[in-house]
Amino acid sequence: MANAIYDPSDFPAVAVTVDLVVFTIRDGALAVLLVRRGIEPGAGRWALPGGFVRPDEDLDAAARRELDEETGLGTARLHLEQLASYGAPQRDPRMRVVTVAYLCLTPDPTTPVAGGDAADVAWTAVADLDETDLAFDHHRILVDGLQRARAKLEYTPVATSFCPAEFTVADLRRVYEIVWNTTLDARNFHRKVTGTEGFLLPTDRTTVNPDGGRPARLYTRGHLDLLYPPMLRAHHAPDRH
Amino acid sequence: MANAIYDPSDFPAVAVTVDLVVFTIRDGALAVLLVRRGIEPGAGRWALPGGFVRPDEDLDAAARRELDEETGLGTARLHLEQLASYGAPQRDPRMRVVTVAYLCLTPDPTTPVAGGDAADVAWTAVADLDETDLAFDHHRILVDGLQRARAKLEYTPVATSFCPAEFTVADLRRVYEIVWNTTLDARNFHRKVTGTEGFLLPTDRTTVNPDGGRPARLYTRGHLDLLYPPMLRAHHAPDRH
DNA sequence: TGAATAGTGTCTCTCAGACACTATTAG
DNA sequence: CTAATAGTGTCTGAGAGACACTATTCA
Repeated sequence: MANAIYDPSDFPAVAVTVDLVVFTIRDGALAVLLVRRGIEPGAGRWALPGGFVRPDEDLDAAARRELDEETGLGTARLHLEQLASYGAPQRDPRMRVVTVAYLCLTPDPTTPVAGGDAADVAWTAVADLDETDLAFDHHRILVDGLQRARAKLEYTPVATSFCPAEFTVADLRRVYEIVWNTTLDARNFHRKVTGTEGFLLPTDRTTVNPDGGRPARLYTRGHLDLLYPPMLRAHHAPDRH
Repeated sequence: MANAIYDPSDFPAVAVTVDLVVFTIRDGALAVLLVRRGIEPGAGRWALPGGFVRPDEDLDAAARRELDEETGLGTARLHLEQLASYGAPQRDPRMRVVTVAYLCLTPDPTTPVAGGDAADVAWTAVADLDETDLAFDHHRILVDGLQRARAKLEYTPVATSFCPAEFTVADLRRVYEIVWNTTLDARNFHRKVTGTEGFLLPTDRTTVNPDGGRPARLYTRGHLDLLYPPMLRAHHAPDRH
């Protein structure tokens, strides 16, 4: 932009929106928050929640406002970060729209999705979606968000963002297993996460298991924002035998 | 954006630009490509290269075009990826400008920077810049780009993007040392990078060292796009004694 | 020859993964 | 008691870091 002249006639009308990839874990599966479109194009189709950035609003603030409007979730416990921007000229057929996508991870909300001007809002299992189910390029954004979430579980403690304020090591392990779509050795996982200083803070409380089993200690998330050494998933091709 | 009405009067005039954080290694230091602004605000100050996204141009294409215009570098050998977007309401005093920042890594160009409409263009050592040297929020963008570049050296082979087509293991090690601002054990580094299948492809040629020393084998970059296991830098606080 | 740089061998320590084993609950 | 889940101990193999040593060049 260094030498540009700022005359509105120099550039076309561009709309800037934020779109949100909001993940949670419901019924043992990774789910994403979707809204049903009420207007053309793509009326009746599902899409990511989002909306215009307002004149005096920063991008992060717009994302947070849209999230509040569409979910009614308190902003406290959830993780929100910028994902990427998408601006292909024809991604919206009506006009040029550049969207800044955000990734949000939240615990399973006990209250069903509330408020907002979106008529129909639902959590949908990511595994049940295919490329043609979402409007615009939202499937691409979703896939990028999924990849980012999977990667961040490795080297940050964001997996705790899927858990309630107090949770067990098994709860956390199930988050990893669901998001990575894999199984982990419960014993090694326990040793690893409890051994990483600052990842989890033990409380003096425990859960009760309904049909037997030793009670599990409850933890809250610690202060770390980077896991070192990281949690590992297999990146190499699995061995054939 | 699901339920929004697309009437231009619904949103303010917004300009979308791309800005580029272009890094190279010059004279043993990490350097960034800067242009000197010719117009207000910030006339005479340095800024990141960039410009408007054109009406029928995707964001990536705009970044690549700006890069070509300002540097004249062939697009072949260089790494270009989206970094993040910045849209604070007052980041440009004249109007609302949302910019999509890109990160680019390139070998040291032997030809000085060419072309473009920027009058004054220069490679500047990153270490010589401080927070007040750049216009707008460009210092923040630069810092984000630096952090991204440092992180990507860990788990991808992008360090080779700083090297010419053929390079030695020592060349590659110097890239790591400069970008991470650290020193690495040359022998362990050699064992590590040559032992990672697909990172480097050996040629049958060698360099000649001007004042003695065994010739070094030349390599080209391999096909890998993810390093596993990653290159490690110390993330923990160094031990006191 | 010596200085300089490239590259290998080897030891130790940490840690991931496999998995036997102990601990604590409900019924 | 048994079933179930939580949590520990221990071995093995891979790999990072330290660093002695060999290899190959120029002056």
